[in-house]
Amino acid sequence: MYIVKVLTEHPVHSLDTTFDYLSESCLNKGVRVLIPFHHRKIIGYVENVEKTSLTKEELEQEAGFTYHYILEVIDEEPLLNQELQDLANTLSQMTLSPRIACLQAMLPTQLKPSTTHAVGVKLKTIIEVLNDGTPQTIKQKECLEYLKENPQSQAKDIPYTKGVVDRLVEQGFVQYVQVEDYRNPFSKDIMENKRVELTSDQQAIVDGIMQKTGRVSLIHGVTGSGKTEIYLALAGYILEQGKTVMMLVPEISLTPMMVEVFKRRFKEAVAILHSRLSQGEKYDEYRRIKRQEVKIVVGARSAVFAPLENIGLIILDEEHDASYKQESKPRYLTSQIAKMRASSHHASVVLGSATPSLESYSRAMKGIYDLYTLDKRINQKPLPKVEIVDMLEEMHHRNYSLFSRTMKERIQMTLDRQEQVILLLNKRGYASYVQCRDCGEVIKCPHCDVSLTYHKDEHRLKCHYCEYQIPYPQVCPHCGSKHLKTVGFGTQKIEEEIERMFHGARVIRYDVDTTRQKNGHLKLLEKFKNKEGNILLGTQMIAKGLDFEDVTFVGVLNADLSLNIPDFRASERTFQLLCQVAGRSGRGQKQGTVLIQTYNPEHYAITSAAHHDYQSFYKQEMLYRQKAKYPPYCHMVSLIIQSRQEGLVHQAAIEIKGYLDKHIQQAVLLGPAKSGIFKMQDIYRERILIKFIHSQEVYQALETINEFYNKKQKGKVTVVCDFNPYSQI
DNA sequence: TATGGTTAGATC
DNA sequence: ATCTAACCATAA
Repeated sequence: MYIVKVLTEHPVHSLDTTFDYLSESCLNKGVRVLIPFHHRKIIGYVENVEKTSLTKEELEQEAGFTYHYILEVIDEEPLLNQELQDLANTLSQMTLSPRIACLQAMLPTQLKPSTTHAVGVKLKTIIEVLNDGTPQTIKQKECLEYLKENPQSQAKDIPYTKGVVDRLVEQGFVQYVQVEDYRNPFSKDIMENKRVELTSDQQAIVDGIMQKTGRVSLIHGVTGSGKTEIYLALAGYILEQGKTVMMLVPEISLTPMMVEVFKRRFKEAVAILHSRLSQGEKYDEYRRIKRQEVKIVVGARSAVFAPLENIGLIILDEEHDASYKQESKPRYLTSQIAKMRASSHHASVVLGSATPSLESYSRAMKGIYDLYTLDKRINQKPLPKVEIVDMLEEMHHRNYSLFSRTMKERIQMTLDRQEQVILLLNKRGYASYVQCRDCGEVIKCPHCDVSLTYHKDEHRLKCHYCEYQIPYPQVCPHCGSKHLKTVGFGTQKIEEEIERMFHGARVIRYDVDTTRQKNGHLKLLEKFKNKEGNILLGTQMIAKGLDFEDVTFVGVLNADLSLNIPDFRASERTFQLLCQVAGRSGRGQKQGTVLIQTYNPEHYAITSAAHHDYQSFYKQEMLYRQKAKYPPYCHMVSLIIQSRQEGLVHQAAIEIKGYLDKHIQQAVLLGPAKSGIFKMQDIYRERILIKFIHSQEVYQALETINEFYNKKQKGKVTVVCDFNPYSQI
């Protein structure tokens, strides 16, 4: 008899404990099981198995409760190896998240310990040769010879008709067999990559990194300086050593180039993992990794948990990108996990960025990371010239439009030269909403503290924070008036305005709405590449990794929007965004230019970006971080106190603040304050920020708070701890 | 007394 | 997370 210790599928703190079940036969720890749990059948995860000589009755006598038997064992092999099982536990402790939540975050949907799974192995029918011999006809003889030389062939792939094969089956020479197949997420034909010689600068970096294993290296290379070639070369060397490589990218759908480049160079040795794959594709790619059939994994955030063995190198491209932070439980930072995995594998880590995060760059300055710099574009192409337009000045000239006079001029000139334009528009503040002309009421989401956004193509109002949406209302829900108006510039409105304003403008709008369907983004980019449009209008999404050689002008319509967000990283984000988008201009033979419209033409985030001067930005931003006590001068954790009952939130927040004040000596406490959006999905939230240097007393206090609010006194108020917070919403 | 809605308590 | 029993209020 075996006692099986099982975590249930429910990712809540109050159930973050194992329950004991019985099994006659031994099973592996780390497998999923079906268990009876409180009048239901649910999925569980086996955390441990203990042998016992006692009977069920004796065990029950001792324990004082009734044991149940495991109903079904779902997996034969453990879902995760020892390294990843240990990592799940560490992650749970680090982030104060339930263990099962960590396991679920680490596994693809099909393998998650949860009832929503639907395991689907794709099958294919192949022809297997049974006996050799002489079939009746010549055609059949040839076919049998072919099948012997090409085992595992599918009927559809061979140069013989089904009739011929069927005759062979009848005579017992061959048979059809069903075997597992993999779905292939890479639909395009894989072309051979033209190998590019590394420049001496690139080669020096590759050599430097290869010489020292187990280090973290930061490559600071301006846009277009050839970081990708360095990654490819490094990966090649690591593979030669018989080790594997993990290549992480921010949001893979936004950086299709990186996937393509790796797939081309390393072919079937590459697996891809990202959110836009279908469940089946993800499952198959995951199994290819687990079965050690691939040597390289290219993927987004969660790919850092890929079950690669023998890792030699983990690369994080666009290291500064906020999408490396997971914003739901477990709230982890990918770079931190990458470093942990690297240390268990004695592997190296490479962080790459044109605009490194202040945290990483300051670590490089301190010598914790090795720093490598590439300050020239490849082939000595000059960086684009960047100009700034003061929009206040424009207003003094009575130009209240979204486009300054210079902007209009530059766009038209570029179009006239038959070249292409990218226009960046910060979505925030550009959403259009509906307001009543009579009572002034703005139509808001009943579940969140935000106005509903008007979507013209569907003629509906949608909430951007929950699923709520309604058809465009006939009357004001507040006063019943029929006089409703839409306010604000939506990207759609701007699109129309541009087409009216410029001769020969054909706009491709690239935003969340137009890129929603599968591969929608790729289709739009393909269209732009084929010159079906000459202006690409989009939000931050267009700033990343796009490479169009005929784009010679990039316009930033309002650089300030990201500057004015109440977030200590606002300047950093603005600087990064501007540098990135500027890097899209002049990537081909022709010189590129950039124009930034702003109300803060003197702000260092904007001027430094205009001069492509990271150092200057870094110095000034570090002064601010030091003065205001923000990372990298301290660590931060944000406590989110939340409840469905509005009245309870503040009371609990005050209580928690009191506890923290008493138990934490060496930290700065801010708040509690209402979250940027107080109500979201019917949940009211307040925040307390803790800035600290030494984590121990802070962690202990948070552990206690977690224990009390999330485990014991359950339901009413819960507290989420967000270490290294990236979002203030 | 029956019925409906909310909540505390347990889950092996 | 979700089931059940227990509780309270309301209707018949």
